Amino acid sequence: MEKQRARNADEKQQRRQSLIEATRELFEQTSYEAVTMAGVAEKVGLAKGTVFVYFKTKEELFLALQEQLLQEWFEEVDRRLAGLAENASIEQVAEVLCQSVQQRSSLTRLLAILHTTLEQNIDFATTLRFKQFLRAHLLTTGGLLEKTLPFLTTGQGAQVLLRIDALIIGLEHLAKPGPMVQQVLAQTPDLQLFAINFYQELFVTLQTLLYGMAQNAATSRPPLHSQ
Amino acid sequence: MEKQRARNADEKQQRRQSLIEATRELFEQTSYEAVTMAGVAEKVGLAKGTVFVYFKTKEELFLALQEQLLQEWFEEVDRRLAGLAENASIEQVAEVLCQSVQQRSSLTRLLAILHTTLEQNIDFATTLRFKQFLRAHLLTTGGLLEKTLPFLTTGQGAQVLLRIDALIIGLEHLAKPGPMVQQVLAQTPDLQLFAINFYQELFVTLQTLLYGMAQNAATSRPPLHSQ
Amino acid sequence: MEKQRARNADEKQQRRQSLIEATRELFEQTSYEAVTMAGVAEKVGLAKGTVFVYFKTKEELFLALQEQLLQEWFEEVDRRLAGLAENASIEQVAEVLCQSVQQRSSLTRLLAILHTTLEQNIDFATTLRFKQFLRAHLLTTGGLLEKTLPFLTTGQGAQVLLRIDALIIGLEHLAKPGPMVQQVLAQTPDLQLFAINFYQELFVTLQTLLYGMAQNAATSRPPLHSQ
Amino acid sequence: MEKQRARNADEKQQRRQSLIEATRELFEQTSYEAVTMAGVAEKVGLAKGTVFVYFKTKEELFLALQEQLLQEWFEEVDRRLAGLAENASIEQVAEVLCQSVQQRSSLTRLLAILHTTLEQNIDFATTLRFKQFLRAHLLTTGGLLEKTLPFLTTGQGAQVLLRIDALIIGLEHLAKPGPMVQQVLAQTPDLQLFAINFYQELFVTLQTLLYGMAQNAATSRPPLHSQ
DNA sequence: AATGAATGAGGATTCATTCAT
DNA sequence: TATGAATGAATCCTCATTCAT
Repeated sequence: MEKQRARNADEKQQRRQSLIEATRELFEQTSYEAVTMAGVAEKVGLAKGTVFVYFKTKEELFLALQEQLLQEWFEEVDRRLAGLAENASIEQVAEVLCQSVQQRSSLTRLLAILHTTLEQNIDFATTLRFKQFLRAHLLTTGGLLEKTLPFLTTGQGAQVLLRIDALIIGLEHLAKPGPMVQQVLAQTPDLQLFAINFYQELFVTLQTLLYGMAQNAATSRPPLHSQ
Repeated sequence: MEKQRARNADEKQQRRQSLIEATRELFEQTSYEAVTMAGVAEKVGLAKGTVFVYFKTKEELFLALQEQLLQEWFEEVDRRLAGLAENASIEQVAEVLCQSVQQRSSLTRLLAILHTTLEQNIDFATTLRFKQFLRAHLLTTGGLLEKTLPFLTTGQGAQVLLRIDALIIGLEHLAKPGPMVQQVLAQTPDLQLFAINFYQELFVTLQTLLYGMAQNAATSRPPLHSQ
Repeated sequence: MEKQRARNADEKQQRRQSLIEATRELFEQTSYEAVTMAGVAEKVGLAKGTVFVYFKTKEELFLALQEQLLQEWFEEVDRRLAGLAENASIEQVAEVLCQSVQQRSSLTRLLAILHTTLEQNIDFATTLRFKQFLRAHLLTTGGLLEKTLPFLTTGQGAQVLLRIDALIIGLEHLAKPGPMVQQVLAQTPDLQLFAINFYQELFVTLQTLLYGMAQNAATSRPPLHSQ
Repeated sequence: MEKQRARNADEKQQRRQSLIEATRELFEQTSYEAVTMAGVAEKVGLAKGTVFVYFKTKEELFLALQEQLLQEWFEEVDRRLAGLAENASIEQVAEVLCQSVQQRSSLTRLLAILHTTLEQNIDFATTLRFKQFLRAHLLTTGGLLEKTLPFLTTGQGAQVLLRIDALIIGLEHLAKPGPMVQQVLAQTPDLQLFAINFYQELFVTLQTLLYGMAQNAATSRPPLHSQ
């Protein structure tokens, strides 16, 4: 593919990008485990070792992919939230959030292993950078949410996003079972209970959650807390 | 330890149980990956191969442990729900559900990998049995929930439990980061946002979710659905 | 080669032995680095993993080989020392020690890397066993030396053997240079100084050392010590 | 640090020197394996590739360090030998030789791997130069030895030095075992036999060796030889 | 039922070295 | 002379699982 040297920073960035791209494609077709560093290298037409020049570990490579997918997602959400009226309905907001997630199966699949796997073999600096990237977007997009849904107080926007994250992770696990479970469910009408539609369940749960938050705010009850 | 042959069904069951027990203890101290079949065998005083007489795969062994942990959890929840007044508050119910989960770190840790890992290398029959076990409890305990929280319609009890499952999985991931992330969070006040208290967040989110469901019911709006 | 299972302890021992044997042959033809676990497995006709059933690490395998070579050497030395008159000459003893070493190039090559490499990736128990094996022979053979050379006091026999060990290691390094050094020496008469004959130098140095010890004893000077 | 180009021979020499210096410091704190070319480059403030402008291989770099350490050692020995009376005692000479070695742990550690490792990946010219450097010093310092210890015949001075080299290598291996062996020795009184004091053993052995040579000379026996 | 020897797949990673600029 | 991107070789070891006895 591209054999020449990446001389300047731009070209280096480009090569980084092509590695992430290759990883994305490989991951889309298979799974985290099935993607090997050698495979990525081959796909880009570089030597195995070269991948490690750009990403110190496999986890770091995937974290970069994750960051990119998140970036794209945040951008879409931001754009669409900005497009909503100042006083949009909960339903509209939930729809924006869920629809934007729906087509990003790579994103949700990675989110589901982010904390278990990706954040494992990574150095301090990279971890820090990633978390700050996340924080920035959480605050920005959270701010937009707070503007769109006035019942949200400052800080609750980010909180909602974190809860969505948790929901995505949980539902990803529940709604996308392995082949054997799928087979069992397909053959056992009794178990339809477990045939969960990821998107729909996310949408309903999120909506309900927001209703709950709205009500809490309306009844001017002090914010809920445990114990 | 126990070297003799397990002749009758009883003794076999007993041996199965001691294997699960050993697995539980090992898992409590370490992690899924760190628990090896050889380790379990040694702890029970059996030969490596013998473990496979009782559990065809490592996943099957852990699924059995999972089932047991769930059984215990359902029992506690059932007992405590039954102890609540007919018209208990959302807060009380949320407290029952969360408190019962709080001390069962093995349970939540396993739930977090159940769908990714445990349900992977398992045959049809075992999967079926497990899912039906789950379904039975979901219906039973879900029924109790519906009785306790009258605004829940038939079937919503089980639905709530599934959502709790999703929340547990998601929060388990978010709230229990690996060592490097912990270190980063500890040293970066900016990132306190990510220092999530598993129990508290579960409690608040669940409570809010139930409020939302209660409100939906109250406004007699037809059940929410997407699109 | 041998495919059947090693059932009893005897057969296991035999298999261990055949692995050591294969290692020895491979090592004789090449070098420590060039011998791979996979190569050993293949030579014996076993699967790669099987080697690790018998030896936890590559180092442990080579240590076992080392032990065997030492055992053979000690046996020869013991036999030959026992064959000498009670009052053998220093020259005779030195000859026994050197000649027995001369044809054992695998032994000396391994000795030269024993402490650097072999004793590196090995557990406590194995290390302990090896050192005690060594100690036992050092005392036995050292005792024979003391009997043969009456000027040696108790304990000096083992000491002499340790010094021989040091000499072997040092001379192995000096006398068997790599190919480039060999080439340089071959083409540069000036440097004949460095063309050391391992055996001869060992013999002379050992002999001189023993003379020195004999003299020390004769002049009834108290044993030498530093500072 | 030093970024500018080294134009003239002087500056080149200076840069070479700073690379050797950096290597020395790194090696003192760690080990040969742990010292990486990249690390050396970084320490000096140059790019990785630049190191290879000055030293074609890692071995060449360490050989240069070795040469320097030897140079310093020879200088000290020469100075101190020159300071001894014409008819110094064996003990005095042995003390000079051993004391001068004692504080040069980098030197002895490198000597112990010189022939195994350093002389491996080096071209003809460099090897030749190094060997001739060595020869010159061997003859010079050897000559001083012969003057100081009159029983040494011409050529025996250098021979003694080579034997010291062998002893250093051998004792370095014996006296400085890896961590596991250290642990085993620490916990097993039986094995004190193996707890060798490098300096003391070197001193005693060398002294004994010299006594032996003196005796040989005194009895006017023709020089020892094998067969 | 119990044993435990045998299997074998599977992949990240390091670093000295090269070479185009 | 300096750079630093690119290279690629090279291998140990774990552990779930099988199967002959």
